[in-house]
Amino acid sequence: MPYSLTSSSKDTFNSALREKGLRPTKQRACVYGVILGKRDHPTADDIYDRVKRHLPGTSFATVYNCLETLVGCGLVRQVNMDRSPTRYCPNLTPHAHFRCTQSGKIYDVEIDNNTLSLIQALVPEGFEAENLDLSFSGTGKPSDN
Amino acid sequence: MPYSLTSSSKDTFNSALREKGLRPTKQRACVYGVILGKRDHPTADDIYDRVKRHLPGTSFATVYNCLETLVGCGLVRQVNMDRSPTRYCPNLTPHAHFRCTQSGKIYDVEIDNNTLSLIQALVPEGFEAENLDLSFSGTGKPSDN
DNA sequence: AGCTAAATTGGAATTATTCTAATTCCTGAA
DNA sequence: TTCAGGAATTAGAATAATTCCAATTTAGCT
Repeated sequence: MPYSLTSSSKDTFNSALREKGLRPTKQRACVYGVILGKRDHPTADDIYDRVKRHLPGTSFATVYNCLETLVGCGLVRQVNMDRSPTRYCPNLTPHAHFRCTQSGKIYDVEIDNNTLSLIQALVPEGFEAENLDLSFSGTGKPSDN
Repeated sequence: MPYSLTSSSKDTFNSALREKGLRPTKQRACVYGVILGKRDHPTADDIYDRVKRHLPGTSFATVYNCLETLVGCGLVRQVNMDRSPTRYCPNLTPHAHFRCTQSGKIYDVEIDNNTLSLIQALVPEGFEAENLDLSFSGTGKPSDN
Protein backbone atom coordinates (compact mmCIF):
# COMPACT_ATOMS: atom_id res chain seq x y z
CA MET A 1 0.00 0.00 0.00
CA PRO A 2 1.90 3.02 -1.25
CA TYR A 3 1.62 6.14 0.81
CA SER A 4 -1.16 8.44 -0.36
CA LEU A 5 -0.70 12.17 -0.23
CA THR A 6 -3.71 14.43 -0.06
CA SER A 7 -4.47 15.95 -3.44
CA SER A 8 -3.27 19.38 -2.37
CA SER A 9 0.06 18.14 -1.09
CA LYS A 10 0.37 15.92 -4.13
CA ASP A 11 0.07 19.01 -6.31
CA THR A 12 2.70 20.82 -4.28
CA PHE A 13 4.92 17.78 -4.51
CA ASN A 14 4.51 17.24 -8.23
CA SER A 15 5.05 20.81 -9.22
CA ALA A 16 8.04 21.34 -6.94
CA LEU A 17 9.77 18.36 -8.53
CA ARG A 18 8.77 19.11 -12.11
CA GLU A 19 10.03 22.64 -11.69
CA LYS A 20 13.49 21.19 -11.21
CA GLY A 21 13.11 18.58 -13.94
CA LEU A 22 12.97 15.76 -11.40
CA ARG A 23 10.66 12.79 -11.34
CA PRO A 24 7.89 12.42 -8.80
CA THR A 25 8.62 8.80 -7.89
CA LYS A 26 6.72 6.71 -5.37
CA GLN A 27 9.68 6.65 -2.99
CA ARG A 28 9.93 10.41 -2.99
CA ALA A 29 6.20 10.76 -2.49
CA CYS A 30 6.32 8.31 0.37
CA VAL A 31 9.19 10.05 2.13
CA TYR A 32 7.38 13.34 1.73
CA GLY A 33 4.17 11.73 2.95
CA VAL A 34 5.57 10.31 6.15
CA ILE A 35 7.19 13.64 7.01
CA LEU A 36 3.88 15.43 6.47
CA GLY A 37 1.96 12.70 8.25
CA LYS A 38 3.66 12.90 11.60
CA ARG A 39 5.25 16.26 12.21
CA ASP A 40 7.58 15.16 14.95
CA HIS A 41 10.89 16.12 13.34
CA PRO A 42 11.92 12.58 12.46
CA THR A 43 15.51 11.53 11.75
CA ALA A 44 16.48 9.72 8.52
CA ASP A 45 16.31 6.56 10.58
CA ASP A 46 12.76 7.24 11.75
CA ILE A 47 11.76 8.05 8.20
CA TYR A 48 13.33 4.85 6.91
CA ASP A 49 11.26 2.80 9.38
CA ARG A 50 8.06 4.53 8.41
CA VAL A 51 8.70 4.34 4.69
CA LYS A 52 9.39 0.61 4.88
CA ARG A 53 5.89 0.02 6.22
CA HIS A 54 4.53 1.37 2.94
CA LEU A 55 7.28 0.42 0.49
CA PRO A 56 9.11 -2.52 2.05
CA GLY A 57 11.92 -2.71 -0.50
CA THR A 58 13.15 0.81 0.11
CA SER A 59 16.81 1.18 0.96
CA PHE A 60 18.55 3.56 3.30
CA ALA A 61 20.39 5.17 0.44
CA THR A 62 17.09 5.95 -1.21
CA VAL A 63 15.75 7.60 1.90
CA TYR A 64 18.83 9.80 2.01
CA ASN A 65 18.58 10.50 -1.70
CA CYS A 66 14.92 11.41 -1.42
CA LEU A 67 15.52 13.65 1.56
CA GLU A 68 18.25 15.49 -0.28
CA THR A 69 15.95 15.93 -3.25
CA LEU A 70 13.04 17.16 -1.15
CA VAL A 71 15.27 19.63 0.66
CA GLY A 72 16.65 20.80 -2.68
CA CYS A 73 13.12 21.39 -3.96
CA GLY A 74 12.21 23.33 -0.84
CA LEU A 75 9.55 20.86 0.23
CA VAL A 76 11.10 20.08 3.60
CA ARG A 77 13.69 21.69 5.83
CA GLN A 78 16.68 20.15 7.48
CA VAL A 79 16.98 20.73 11.21
CA ASN A 80 20.43 20.32 12.71
CA MET A 81 20.74 20.52 16.47
CA ASP A 82 24.27 20.21 17.78
CA ARG A 83 25.78 16.90 16.74
CA SER A 84 22.63 14.85 16.81
CA PRO A 85 21.30 13.21 13.66
CA THR A 86 19.68 15.54 11.16
CA ARG A 87 15.95 15.91 11.47
CA TYR A 88 13.37 16.87 8.90
CA CYS A 89 10.52 19.30 9.10
CA PRO A 90 7.73 20.16 6.63
CA ASN A 91 7.05 23.54 8.26
CA LEU A 92 8.35 26.01 5.70
CA THR A 93 7.42 29.20 7.49
CA PRO A 94 10.31 31.01 9.16
CA HIS A 95 10.56 29.46 12.57
CA ALA A 96 13.07 28.48 15.21
CA HIS A 97 13.47 25.22 17.11
CA PHE A 98 13.54 24.41 20.76
CA ARG A 99 15.03 21.15 21.93
CA CYS A 100 14.21 19.79 25.34
CA THR A 101 17.46 18.39 26.66
CA GLN A 102 15.55 15.96 28.86
CA SER A 103 13.16 14.37 26.41
CA GLY A 104 15.02 15.16 23.20
CA LYS A 105 11.79 16.46 21.70
CA ILE A 106 11.94 19.32 19.26
CA TYR A 107 9.32 22.06 19.12
CA ASP A 108 8.72 24.67 16.48
CA VAL A 109 8.93 28.23 17.75
CA GLU A 110 7.29 31.00 15.76
CA ILE A 111 9.36 34.05 14.87
CA ASP A 112 7.33 37.23 14.53
CA ASN A 113 8.11 39.51 11.60
CA ASN A 114 9.54 42.27 13.70
CA THR A 115 12.05 40.01 15.40
CA LEU A 116 12.79 38.28 12.12
CA SER A 117 13.75 41.52 10.44
CA LEU A 118 15.93 42.55 13.36
CA ILE A 119 17.69 39.20 13.14
CA GLN A 120 18.21 39.61 9.43
CA ALA A 121 19.60 43.09 10.06
CA LEU A 122 22.43 41.56 12.11
CA VAL A 123 24.13 40.36 8.95
CA PRO A 124 26.97 42.78 8.24
CA GLU A 125 27.36 44.90 5.15
CA GLY A 126 28.78 42.93 2.26
CA PHE A 127 27.45 39.58 3.45
CA GLU A 128 24.42 37.99 1.89
CA ALA A 129 22.59 35.47 4.08
CA GLU A 130 20.70 32.77 2.20
CA ASN A 131 19.90 30.81 5.29
CA LEU A 132 19.25 31.45 8.92
CA ASP A 133 19.11 28.96 11.72
CA LEU A 134 17.91 29.75 15.18
CA SER A 135 17.67 27.15 17.87
CA PHE A 136 17.25 26.97 21.58
CA SER A 137 17.88 24.16 23.97
CA GLY A 138 16.90 23.76 27.56
CA THR A 139 14.10 22.34 29.63
CA GLY A 140 10.83 22.00 27.86
CA LYS A 141 7.30 21.29 28.89
CA PRO A 142 6.86 19.60 32.29
CA SER A 143 4.94 16.87 30.49
CA ASP A 144 8.15 15.87 28.74
CA ASN A 145 9.91 14.72 31.85
CA MET B 1 58.12 23.95 24.39
CA PRO B 2 54.76 23.84 26.11
CA TYR B 3 52.24 26.43 25.08
CA SER B 4 52.37 29.54 27.24
CA LEU B 5 49.21 31.36 28.10
CA THR B 6 49.34 35.04 29.00
CA SER B 7 49.11 35.51 32.75
CA SER B 8 45.57 36.88 32.54
CA SER B 9 44.25 33.98 30.49
CA LYS B 10 46.18 31.59 32.70
CA ASP B 11 44.27 32.96 35.68
CA THR B 12 40.96 32.58 33.89
CA PHE B 13 41.92 29.07 32.91
CA ASN B 14 43.09 27.99 36.36
CA SER B 15 40.15 29.37 38.23
CA ALA B 16 37.56 28.04 35.77
CA LEU B 17 38.95 24.54 36.18
CA ARG B 18 39.48 24.73 39.94
CA GLU B 19 35.92 25.89 40.35
CA LYS B 20 34.80 22.55 38.99
CA GLY B 21 37.41 20.56 40.91
CA LEU B 22 39.31 19.74 37.71
CA ARG B 23 43.05 19.81 37.18
CA PRO B 24 44.73 22.43 35.05
CA THR B 25 46.93 20.06 33.04
CA LYS B 26 49.38 21.05 30.36
CA GLN B 27 47.27 19.43 27.64
CA ARG B 28 44.22 21.41 28.68
CA ALA B 29 46.24 24.62 28.86
CA CYS B 30 47.66 23.94 25.43
CA VAL B 31 44.29 23.27 23.84
CA TYR B 32 42.95 26.43 25.40
CA GLY B 33 46.06 28.31 24.26
CA VAL B 34 45.82 27.34 20.61
CA ILE B 35 42.16 28.28 20.51
CA LEU B 36 42.94 31.68 22.00
CA GLY B 37 46.00 32.10 19.83
CA LYS B 38 44.32 31.88 16.45
CA ARG B 39 40.67 32.77 16.59
CA ASP B 40 39.69 31.17 13.34
CA HIS B 41 37.08 28.71 14.64
CA PRO B 42 39.27 25.63 14.33
CA THR B 43 37.94 22.07 14.20
CA ALA B 44 39.15 19.36 16.59
CA ASP B 45 41.41 18.26 13.78
CA ASP B 46 42.95 21.71 13.39
CA ILE B 47 43.42 21.91 17.14
CA TYR B 48 45.05 18.49 17.21
CA ASP B 49 47.60 19.60 14.61
CA ARG B 50 48.42 22.77 16.49
CA VAL B 51 48.64 21.10 19.87
CA LYS B 52 51.04 18.46 18.51
CA ARG B 53 53.52 21.18 17.62
CA HIS B 54 53.78 22.05 21.31
CA LEU B 55 53.09 18.69 22.96
CA PRO B 56 53.98 16.07 20.36
CA GLY B 57 52.71 13.07 22.31
CA THR B 58 49.16 14.32 22.55
CA SER B 59 46.45 11.97 21.32
CA PHE B 60 43.25 12.70 19.53
CA ALA B 61 41.23 11.39 22.42
CA THR B 62 42.91 13.90 24.70
CA VAL B 63 42.09 16.76 22.40
CA TYR B 64 38.46 15.72 22.45
CA ASN B 65 38.56 15.24 26.21
CA CYS B 66 40.12 18.64 26.74
CA LEU B 67 37.64 20.33 24.45
CA GLU B 68 34.75 18.76 26.31
CA THR B 69 36.25 19.93 29.60
CA LEU B 70 36.84 23.47 28.37
CA VAL B 71 33.33 23.71 27.02
CA GLY B 72 32.00 22.37 30.32
CA CYS B 73 33.91 25.05 32.21
CA GLY B 74 32.59 27.75 29.95
CA LEU B 75 36.03 28.67 28.61
CA VAL B 76 35.20 28.02 24.97
CA ARG B 77 32.05 27.61 22.93
CA GLN B 78 31.15 24.91 20.49
CA VAL B 79 30.01 26.07 17.08
CA ASN B 80 27.97 23.63 15.04
CA MET B 81 27.11 24.58 11.50
CA ASP B 82 24.94 22.07 9.70
CA ARG B 83 26.69 18.70 9.53
CA SER B 84 30.22 19.96 9.30
CA PRO B 85 32.77 19.16 12.02
CA THR B 86 32.32 21.01 15.27
CA ARG B 87 34.34 24.19 15.62
CA TYR B 88 35.54 25.97 18.71
CA CYS B 89 35.44 29.61 19.63
CA PRO B 90 36.85 31.52 22.60
CA ASN B 91 34.47 34.45 22.11
CA LEU B 92 32.10 34.14 25.05
CA THR B 93 29.99 37.23 24.39
CA PRO B 94 26.56 36.51 22.91
CA HIS B 95 27.14 36.40 19.18
CA ALA B 96 25.97 34.67 16.06
CA HIS B 97 27.96 33.04 13.26
CA PHE B 98 28.05 33.56 9.55
CA ARG B 99 29.47 30.89 7.30
CA CYS B 100 30.55 31.73 3.80
CA THR B 101 29.42 28.81 1.67
CA GLN B 102 32.17 29.54 -0.84
CA SER B 103 35.23 29.75 1.38
CA GLY B 104 33.92 27.87 4.38
CA LYS B 105 35.13 30.68 6.65
CA ILE B 106 33.17 31.48 9.75
CA TYR B 107 32.71 35.01 11.04
CA ASP B 108 31.43 36.20 14.38
CA VAL B 109 28.38 38.43 14.16
CA GLU B 110 27.54 40.70 17.07
CA ILE B 111 24.04 40.61 18.49
CA ASP B 112 22.89 43.89 20.01
CA ASN B 113 21.06 43.75 23.33
CA ASN B 114 17.75 44.83 21.93
CA THR B 115 17.69 42.07 19.30
CA LEU B 116 19.01 39.59 21.84
CA SER B 117 16.16 40.21 24.22
CA LEU B 118 13.60 39.95 21.43
CA ILE B 119 15.11 36.63 20.43
CA GLN B 120 14.99 35.40 24.00
CA ALA B 121 11.37 36.49 24.20
CA LEU B 122 10.50 34.02 21.42
CA VAL B 123 10.82 31.12 23.83
CA PRO B 124 7.29 30.10 24.81
CA GLU B 125 5.84 30.13 28.29
CA GLY B 126 6.88 27.10 30.28
CA PHE B 127 10.12 26.53 28.35
CA GLU B 128 13.46 27.53 29.80
CA ALA B 129 16.23 28.12 27.26
CA GLU B 130 19.74 27.51 28.52
CA ASN B 131 21.31 27.88 25.16
CA LEU B 132 20.70 29.80 22.00
CA ASP B 133 22.33 29.29 18.64
CA LEU B 134 21.98 31.65 15.75
CA SER B 135 23.76 31.12 12.51
CA PHE B 136 23.64 32.40 8.98
CA SER B 137 25.08 31.01 5.83
CA GLY B 138 25.49 32.56 2.44
CA THR B 139 28.03 34.50 0.48
CA GLY B 140 30.61 36.31 2.54
CA LYS B 141 33.19 38.95 1.85
CA PRO B 142 34.27 39.29 -1.79
CA SER B 143 37.84 38.68 -0.61
CA ASP B 144 36.84 35.13 0.31
CA ASN B 145 36.19 34.00 -3.21
C1' DA C 1 57.82 8.99 49.19
C1' DG C 2 53.41 6.58 48.46
C1' DC C 3 48.47 6.35 47.69
C1' DT C 4 44.41 7.39 45.08
C1' DA C 5 41.70 9.46 41.93
C1' DA C 6 42.04 11.96 37.70
C1' DA C 7 43.91 12.45 33.22
C1' DT C 8 45.99 10.71 29.18
C1' DT C 9 46.95 7.31 25.66
C1' DG C 10 46.46 4.30 21.34
C1' DG C 11 43.59 1.86 19.14
C1' DA C 12 39.15 -0.19 18.45
C1' DA C 13 34.29 0.80 17.97
C1' DT C 14 30.36 3.47 16.73
C1' DT C 15 27.24 6.24 14.10
C1' DA C 16 25.45 8.99 10.67
C1' DT C 17 26.07 9.68 6.24
C1' DT C 18 27.98 9.25 1.49
C1' DC C 19 29.78 6.68 -2.24
C1' DT C 20 29.83 3.08 -5.83
C1' DA C 21 28.65 0.06 -9.25
C1' DA C 22 24.97 -2.64 -10.80
C1' DT C 23 20.15 -2.88 -11.74
C1' DT C 24 15.56 -1.15 -12.60
C1' DC C 25 12.45 2.23 -14.00
C1' DC C 26 10.45 6.18 -16.80
C1' DT C 27 9.78 9.03 -20.49
C1' DG C 28 9.74 10.74 -24.88
C1' DA C 29 11.11 10.07 -29.70
C1' DA C 30 10.60 7.01 -33.57
C1' DT D 1 4.35 0.49 -28.66
C1' DT D 2 8.72 -0.11 -28.55
C1' DC D 3 13.10 1.00 -27.21
C1' DA D 4 17.07 3.91 -26.06
C1' DG D 5 19.04 6.62 -22.67
C1' DG D 6 19.00 9.07 -18.72
C1' DA D 7 17.22 9.09 -13.97
C1' DA D 8 16.35 6.73 -9.81
C1' DT D 9 16.95 3.02 -6.77
C1' DT D 10 19.45 -0.61 -4.55
C1' DA D 11 22.79 -3.26 -1.39
C1' DG D 12 26.64 -2.97 0.56
C1' DA D 13 31.18 -0.95 1.14
C1' DA D 14 33.52 3.19 2.57
C1' DT D 15 34.19 7.39 5.08
C1' DA D 16 34.65 10.83 8.66
C1' DA D 17 33.90 12.59 13.04
C1' DT D 18 33.56 11.32 17.38
C1' DT D 19 33.34 8.23 21.45
C1' DC D 20 34.64 4.31 24.02
C1' DC D 21 37.84 1.24 26.39
C1' DA D 22 41.39 -0.79 29.08
C1' DA D 23 45.97 0.16 30.30
C1' DT D 24 49.29 3.49 31.77
C1' DT D 25 50.81 7.82 33.56
C1' DT D 26 50.35 11.84 36.30
C1' DA D 27 49.18 15.08 39.96
C1' DG D 28 47.87 16.41 44.39
C1' DC D 29 47.26 14.93 49.11
C1' DT D 30 49.05 12.72 53.67
